[in-house]
Amino acid sequence: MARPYYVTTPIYYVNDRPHIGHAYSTVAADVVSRYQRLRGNPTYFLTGLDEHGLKIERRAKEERLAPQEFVDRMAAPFRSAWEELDCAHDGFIRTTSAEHRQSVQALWKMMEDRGDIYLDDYEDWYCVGCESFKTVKELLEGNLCAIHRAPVERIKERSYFFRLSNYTKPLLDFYEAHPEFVQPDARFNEVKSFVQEGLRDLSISRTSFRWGVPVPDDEEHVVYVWLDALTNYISALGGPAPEGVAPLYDEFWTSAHTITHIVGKDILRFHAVYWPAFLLSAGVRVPSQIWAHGWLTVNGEKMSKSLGNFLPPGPLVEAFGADVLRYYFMREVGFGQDGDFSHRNLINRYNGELANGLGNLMNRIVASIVKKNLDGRVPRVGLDALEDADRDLIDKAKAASHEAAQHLEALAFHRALDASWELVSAANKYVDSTEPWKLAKQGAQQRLEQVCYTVLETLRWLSIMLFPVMPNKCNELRAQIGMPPLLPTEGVDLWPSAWGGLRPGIETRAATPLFPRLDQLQERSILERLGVDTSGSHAK
RNA sequence: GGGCCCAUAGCUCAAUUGGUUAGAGCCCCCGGCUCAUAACCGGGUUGUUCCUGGUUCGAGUCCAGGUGGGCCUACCA
Repeated sequence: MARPYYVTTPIYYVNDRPHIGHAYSTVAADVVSRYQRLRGNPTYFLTGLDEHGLKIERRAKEERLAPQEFVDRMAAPFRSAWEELDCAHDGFIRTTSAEHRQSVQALWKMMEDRGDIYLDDYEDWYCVGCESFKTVKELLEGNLCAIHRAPVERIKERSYFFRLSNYTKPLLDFYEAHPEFVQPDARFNEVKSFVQEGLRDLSISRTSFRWGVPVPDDEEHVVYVWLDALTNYISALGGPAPEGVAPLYDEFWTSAHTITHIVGKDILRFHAVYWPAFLLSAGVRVPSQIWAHGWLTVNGEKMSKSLGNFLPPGPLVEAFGADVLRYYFMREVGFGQDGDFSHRNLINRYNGELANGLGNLMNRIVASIVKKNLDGRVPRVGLDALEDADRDLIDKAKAASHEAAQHLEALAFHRALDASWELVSAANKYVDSTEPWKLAKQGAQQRLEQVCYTVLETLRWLSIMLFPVMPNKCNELRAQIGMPPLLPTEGVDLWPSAWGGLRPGIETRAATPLFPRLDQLQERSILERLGVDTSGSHAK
């Protein structure tokens, strides 16, 4: 049964250059999409760029470029960053594209037809510190902002409004009916309590700048950037459109089994409140889940302009390779929680888990035992000759595969990797306890073959289980055990479940270690090349 | 001011939703092995589960208060 899966990243504001925060979101979405493809589900992975707004207009002027020229230049580094990180998106939406602009206007009209848009003068209290309007309820006595404890001002402007106030109840009902709409749960609580306060109509047009999508039939106004930006998720698919007009939209929006928006915690409200409200108004299907992940700090410090520590992913990919960086992102921090990106931890995990754990497991069997004693071929074995130790490892493989799949479904990447590494560890223990090198010396050929097959097949399982996170390394691993690269195919579930998929007789191809261990000299030179201070307290 | 979440080993985190003696990885120490990338395997040390009180046969888990930390609290990121 086809279960179309749609996963998106936020569209990144092209005012910035790509940094590891962007990379983190994008890698997560890529892992989700690769997992879904492995399961045989039709999958669409969207990322893209938000290219409108006042800041862009200003930046372009500073650079003496037309806004379009400016965003075209800024878009290039994002495209190449995702290519370097092997984030294989199906779509790359840019909000300045003609298709997107049409979609925004189409959605606007649908909301307008519903009677949810009106033009009005708006006047309310405004906190300069917050740069936002405040309701009377939010103010402290004496008209003070609750956050800044400073007086608020009365401000008036003319704009189009969306009747968000009409959606307080529908949204709360929707949340009630979809208890996993927002993840993690704690974030969902924040969203609910925000809505429970009662929603106010939302200003959805601006006259203060021009660089945006014109409001239909009123060129004075441009569409509020968030309404513009959020529409990307359907405009990229050709929507909104009646059935039969836009095939991608029909498959991955209207009738998708799952629609997951991966977002940073800072933009949760727009996705969990405004976006579903807009869609409810327009009569369009609402996504399945909004997943708000946490922030990365860098070596314990917050990323900020003043510290100038926005790490671009490029040099890290160059130093460690895309797969290693992807692995680190997914392994180090629980998805949904804040975490730290630390060069030291990255190297520790590389050496401890990738090199010593997985890499060495493959190497000791493929490049050594099988090569020397079995002429490099996958042995022929019978399932009736299984011993307890073999059955035990097979059971562990099945348990790990099952667990990893469950965690990947739930976007609990760190737990999925945890489960996989329990299998790596079990396999290393198995090799130690069965002592294949002794079996070879004793001439216990049949037992030796059984043991080698069990480990090789375990490696085959791991090459699939880890594929969403490390596609290249997994294919390298597969090449070494004589398997072709994984080719996910719609309708075919490749996730390992049946033991014995590795064909006897095929030739393994021992090659260089998958993850060569870094010695202290190499570590230091990598860190120096990346400009990381190795003398300080972080480099213990 | 209002609300949400968190606090468990030196570090990062678990603990099947109230059930035996609170676990795992990393780090450190000791031992074994020697097929392998100075890799691997085994063993060991470390706890006032933030504090005070309460409910209960039984509390890391539930309740109250406190302390400390993070987050949300209406647009242009």
